[in-house]
Amino acid sequence: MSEPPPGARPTLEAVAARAGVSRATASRVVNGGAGVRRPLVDKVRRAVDELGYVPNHAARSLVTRRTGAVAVIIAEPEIRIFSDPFFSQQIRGISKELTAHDTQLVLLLLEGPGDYDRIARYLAGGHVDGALAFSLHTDDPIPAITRRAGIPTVYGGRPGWTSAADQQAVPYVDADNRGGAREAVRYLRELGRRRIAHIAGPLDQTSAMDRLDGYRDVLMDEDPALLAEGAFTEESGARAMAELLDRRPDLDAVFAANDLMAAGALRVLKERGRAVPGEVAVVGFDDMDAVVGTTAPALTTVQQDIEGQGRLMARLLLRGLDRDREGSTAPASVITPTTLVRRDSA
Amino acid sequence: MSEPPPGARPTLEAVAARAGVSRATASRVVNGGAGVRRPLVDKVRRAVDELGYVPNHAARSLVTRRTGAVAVIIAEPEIRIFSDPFFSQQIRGISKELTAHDTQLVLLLLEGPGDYDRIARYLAGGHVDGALAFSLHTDDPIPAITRRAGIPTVYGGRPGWTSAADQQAVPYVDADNRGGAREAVRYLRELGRRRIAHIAGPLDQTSAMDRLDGYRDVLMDEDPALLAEGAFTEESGARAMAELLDRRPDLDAVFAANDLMAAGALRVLKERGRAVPGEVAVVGFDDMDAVVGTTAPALTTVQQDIEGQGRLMARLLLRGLDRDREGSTAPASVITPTTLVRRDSA
DNA sequence: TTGAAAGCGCTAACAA
DNA sequence: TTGTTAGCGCTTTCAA
Repeated sequence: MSEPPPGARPTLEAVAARAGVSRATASRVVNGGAGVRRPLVDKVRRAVDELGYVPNHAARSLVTRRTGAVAVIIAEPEIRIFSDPFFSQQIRGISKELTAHDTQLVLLLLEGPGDYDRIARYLAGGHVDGALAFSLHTDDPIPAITRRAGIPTVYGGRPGWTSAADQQAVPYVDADNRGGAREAVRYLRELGRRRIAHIAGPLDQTSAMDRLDGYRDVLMDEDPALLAEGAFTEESGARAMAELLDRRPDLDAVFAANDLMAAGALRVLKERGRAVPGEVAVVGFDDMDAVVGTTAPALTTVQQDIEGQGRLMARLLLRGLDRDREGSTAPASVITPTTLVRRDSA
Repeated sequence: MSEPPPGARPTLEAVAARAGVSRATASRVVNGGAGVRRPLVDKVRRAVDELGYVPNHAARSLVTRRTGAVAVIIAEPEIRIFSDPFFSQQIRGISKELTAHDTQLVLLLLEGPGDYDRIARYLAGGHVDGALAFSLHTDDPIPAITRRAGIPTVYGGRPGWTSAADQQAVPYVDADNRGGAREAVRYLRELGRRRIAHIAGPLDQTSAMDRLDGYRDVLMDEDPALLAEGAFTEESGARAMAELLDRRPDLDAVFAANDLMAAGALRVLKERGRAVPGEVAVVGFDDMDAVVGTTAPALTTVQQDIEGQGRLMARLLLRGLDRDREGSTAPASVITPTTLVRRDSA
């Protein structure tokens, strides 16, 4: 029984030989050992250790028809989400969940429009078992592509499609943006505030739309002058706050659609000498450490579990894949809860 | 000749049958078509199109012993690099290059110390042909792991190992930090500045060390009071600037180790009423759009091509993989050039 | 230039 | 409970 040449990885055959069992039994042990008698399990395990055996992924994949990999699709315009802590947290959640299930994360960056072909080919090539995609654009081609390739896909953030063709129910994970916004505004009202302004996010994103809807749920008779649109940046929040103050100097509260814009609002409020929360109460959304930790006064905000959302996306997908084998139905969407975190700004 | 059941991907066998050739010939065509007569090539190509054939990756990988995937390893403490535009640009460069070579990017996030085992197992499992790793810590276990697994690896940023064991030459890509810093400081001196301060980055990172070295190359007799250490953040740059001003109110120039810190310095300078560049000239490093676009005055800085570095890392690795098959030597490291970009701050 | 045939390393019926 | 056997879909000698 000659040793294999160094550098060559040992095969299951080698393990079986060393343990004195058949390749099938060795395979069973490597895959959990169910239905194999104890002493044999131990023998095989020992052989695996001694040989440093690691299963050949390609061979396994060839027969199981499972790759053990999941694609994360990010559109180029979204490349900036890399610089958004929001995204990094989501990715981390995804990574954790996938890792826990021995599944790999294949990153697919769309550099330009022509890349959709590439992605389509890749997905059709059976390199991955499923896909995770983020904040799609209106009429994004991704859903059609994954559908055609037969790749189960879970979306991050409620898709905001307009075309009927893509309106089909797709599973997604999103925070309860509307409910969270409602809670924030209700809280401000309970505080006795009467002229509550809203700094909305870019209204072509569903998260911004949903938060605005939540605001309107509570303030049915909302005055248009109390509404300003920002771009989810500190700068745009400041600008929106200035506008609002000019239009309605008597406002006594602001609900910003995210923390960054709330921080911008806080800055302007301070510059204009308005006491927070004395004269104007401020509530944000997200509860991002990087922001709430630095504002003065500390920001009251609506918390959402971003990493948890990522984990959930992965879990939903993985569960769907398992069910797939059993020919069951697609997973439904999940809306994660939000919590109002009271600090000093309201 | 019955159609395959819908949903089942066509195999090479099916293509061959449809084209009326052997599987071997079909394979040749799919892989470039070298050594196959024209009419047959066309026939096979047509069959591929009609059937929508896409090669099965696992089967191919099993025989070629190539996975067509490369791992990008990121240590958890570095997870924040997601929020660093530096990283996102590098990743983009990597992604572009890999994509151009039909190679996939598998993202490996190290969540904790225990994960090194997982990574080791993964790399040893032959899931990827090579790896790309970023800014290693002192005595990082990654090099040993990749070496043991026999996975060719290229590093981003000059590794700063202290232990002799890891001192072996490993290929890396880095900007000419030292040279760039030298150029910046020389430029300030040519401007007639005599008391040139330096705001260094965290000195446990080689990029910060190298830039400091470049500064010292020019200012051999540097006064310790003119040196302050920051953390590559705007905030830390501001703090360092304040310190420096307190210690040496007469300084007339500052070279900051990155743009973010330069922005912080600019802010403090303005707060203290120092004219820039009149009284104090300021130079940064990186030339990050997000920063240089927003400072007033516009920031003079040392430009480096970050995306290009990423592309280079990937190219180096890919080239190394090809050479591997020919049993050639490992690729050498590459230092990318820097350029001083003159704007208004100096 | 083409085809026949032998595997790559593994899992999963099926038998024993 | 274990082993035997037949492929998974592809590339690659080797002959023709």
